[in-house]
Formats: sequence, C-alpha cells, structure tokens
Amino acid sequence: MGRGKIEIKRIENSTNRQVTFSKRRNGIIKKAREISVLCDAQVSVVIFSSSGKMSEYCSPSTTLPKLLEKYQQNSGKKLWDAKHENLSAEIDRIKKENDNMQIELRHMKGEDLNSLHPKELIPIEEALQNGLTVVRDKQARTLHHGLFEDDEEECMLYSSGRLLEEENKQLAFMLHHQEMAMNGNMREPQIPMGFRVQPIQPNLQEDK
Amino acid sequence: MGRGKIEIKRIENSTNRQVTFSKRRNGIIKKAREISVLCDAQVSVVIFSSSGKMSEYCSPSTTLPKLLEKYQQNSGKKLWDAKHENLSAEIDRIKKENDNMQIELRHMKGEDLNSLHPKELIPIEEALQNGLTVVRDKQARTLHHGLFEDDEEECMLYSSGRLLEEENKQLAFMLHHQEMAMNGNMREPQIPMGFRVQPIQPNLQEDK
DNA sequence: AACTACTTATAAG
DNA sequence: TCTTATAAATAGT
Repeated sequence: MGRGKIEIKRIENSTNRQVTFSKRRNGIIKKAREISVLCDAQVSVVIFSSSGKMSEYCSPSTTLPKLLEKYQQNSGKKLWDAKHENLSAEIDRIKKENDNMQIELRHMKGEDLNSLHPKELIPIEEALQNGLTVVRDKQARTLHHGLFEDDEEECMLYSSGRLLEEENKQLAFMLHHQEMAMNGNMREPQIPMGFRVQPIQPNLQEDK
Repeated sequence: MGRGKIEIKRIENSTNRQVTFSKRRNGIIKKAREISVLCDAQVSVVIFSSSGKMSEYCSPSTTLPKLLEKYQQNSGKKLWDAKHENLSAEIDRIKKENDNMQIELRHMKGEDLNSLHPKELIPIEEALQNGLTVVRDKQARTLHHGLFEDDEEECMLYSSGRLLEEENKQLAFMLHHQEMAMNGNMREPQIPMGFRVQPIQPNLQEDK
C-alpha cells in the first residue's frame, strides 16, 4: 500500500528503513489498540527498532506482567523461570556455605560438640589455642605500644593493667607450651611435669 | 477499510466480534512479521481473544524471554518483580549473614584483628577461652569414659593421656580464672597474684 | 470460507 | 514532516 508495491525484505537504505519503521510501528500499535477495543482482546506489543529504540503497547484492561503470566499458563513455556532457578540455586549454595560456617562457629564456641568424633576435636582445639595465642599477643602489643584511642577508660585500663600485663605474658607463655604439650602431642609432653608458674617474676621473655 | 466505515468501539454481536478478531489478529501478526523483516526490528506480539484463545508472534532473531529481558532493561519496569525481588532480597540477606559469620570466624582464628579496637578483642578472647575449656572438658570426659572408637591410635592416646588429663584439667581451671582476671576485669583481679600452679596434685576440682 | 467494495495504511516524493 | 497515489486490509455479504 503505497505508491509502489514493495518486496518484504530488509530495506537497505537506512533512512528509508527508519522512516518505514516509524510508519509501520505506528500502524501496528494503532491496530493493536483497535483490536483490543473492537474485540475485547488483551494485546501486548513490544517492538525494538534496529537502533534499539523501544516501543510498546499493552491493552488497558491488563498489564504486561499479568499478560505474560497468562502466556506462561497458556503456552506452558517458561519465560523467566530459568532466572528464578538460577537465583534459587544461588540461594541454596549460599545457604549451604552458611550452614557450614555456622557449624564451625558453633564448634569454636564449644557448642554441638557431641556429634563429633573425638578425633575431630583436635583441630578445633588447635584452632582455638592458636586464636587465643594470637589475640593475646595482639592485646599485649597494644598495651606495650600505647595504641589505645584517647578515652579515659582505656587510660585506666592501661595504668592498672601494667602489672597484670607482665604477669599475663608469663602465663600466656607457660600456657602456650603446656597446651601444646597437651594437644596434638599427648604422647610426648615437651616440658617437664613439675614446672611451676611464678607469676610475679618478670624475667621470662617472649621469643622476639 | 471495508464496505463501510466502523466506529472503534466494542463489537456487540458476538459472531461479528469473533470474525473481526480473527481477521485483524492475522493482520497484526502479518504486519509484525513484515516490520521485523523490512526494518530489522525485534517484535513480540501476544494476543488473547475475549474467549481466552492465545496467539503470539515473536521475530525470529530473538526469543520472548530475551526480548522481555531487554524490555526490562530499557523501561526499568519489573516484569517478574515479586518473585524475582524476593529472591534477590533473600540472597542479599543471606550474603550479609554470611559475611558477618565469616568475619567472626576469622576473628576467632586470629585473623584480621588489626581492624579491631582493642576493647573488641575482649569478648573474642572470652569466647575462645570458653570454647577451649568446653572442648578440653569434652576431651577429658571422652578419655574417662572410654568412648573412643576402636583404633590403636586412640588406645595409645588413652593410656598415655591419663596423667596429662588430670594435669590439664587443673591447668584449664587455673587458666580460666587467670584469664577472667586479665580480661574484662583488669582493674580488679579476682585471684591472688602469688597463686601458683602445681600441676601434679590432683585435688583441685572443677565447680561441677 | 470467499468475495469485493470500500477504508485505511503507507511508499515515494 | 506532509502529501498523495496506490497497495493492502477488512466489513459486510
């Protein structure tokens, strides 16, 4: 319909193509509107031009999501379930990760240990011992270097902690060795049994 | 376009309406096909008749899901909002939970402690100490009640662990108190300073 | 479902 | 974008 008949094949001239697109797009959307009114139909039209510009029509009696829901029911085709399944799978994956961490954390806190084989306690104990050593070392350093922020509480902590600090370091040192002897190495303790802790005697040194 | 001009309003005669629907639906789908070929466009048409019969067209260069994905990006409208959003929100929630646990776990293992305020080390140390106490208590009980599975290693562990066990319990006890004194309570230690650990002297009891 | 007179859409200018 | 000759769609039969 026009001054000449045209073949239905890609219009090579870009300008012509664009003009024709515009006219025909309007035509289709007009027709969509008409059929929806005349025939009480639900219609959705989505058009992307070759340059990516989008146009749409959806009959006023519905919405695109509703219409697409109906489409799925009617056709049995899945429009977005693939996405949903991906998301669901992702959720499962993360939840599993979560559970594992939760269990590990519980174990570290001494909870739910009954379900464990005695052997499995050993790495947990080691991890705890190691964590404790690191944390205490960190605390000791903080005390040493006065790295506290400037609030009174910490000043008090600092001054009153002075003595305890030295003592604690000794204890930590002793303990560390005692624990190491106790743990993985139950068969051959590495320090003499009669060893005594003598807290107020500040000459024991950390390795350093 | 027909023998007479018609007004664009619902066709009341049901038969006429159905016939017109059929003709116009074909017309729209034909036009959709034409524009997609002529203008290199991506087109989707979904039509439901008033009686619920569905017809569709989708240009061959794409699929409905792809096209709808593009639609969402382009329009910003959510087509499968509810489910999708819920799932995404769920993922975010779990990921956050995950991150928090990960951080806690790292801290328990003595990692990433530098980012913490010295005060924050205290509860961690307490948790570690508590975990250690529980784990060791559990190990001791296991030893006591001979709950080991039947492999040689554990028999050795059992026999050689007997003495160490008692000793360890004492130490754990001492330590626990010492730590408690050191930690949250730096200002008022709860056990005398001169306290001495005397490992081989099995009369100290846990509270029980 | 086919016909066809008429309206409508649109290709080319 | 607007015009218009012509092709195409379609209302009524």
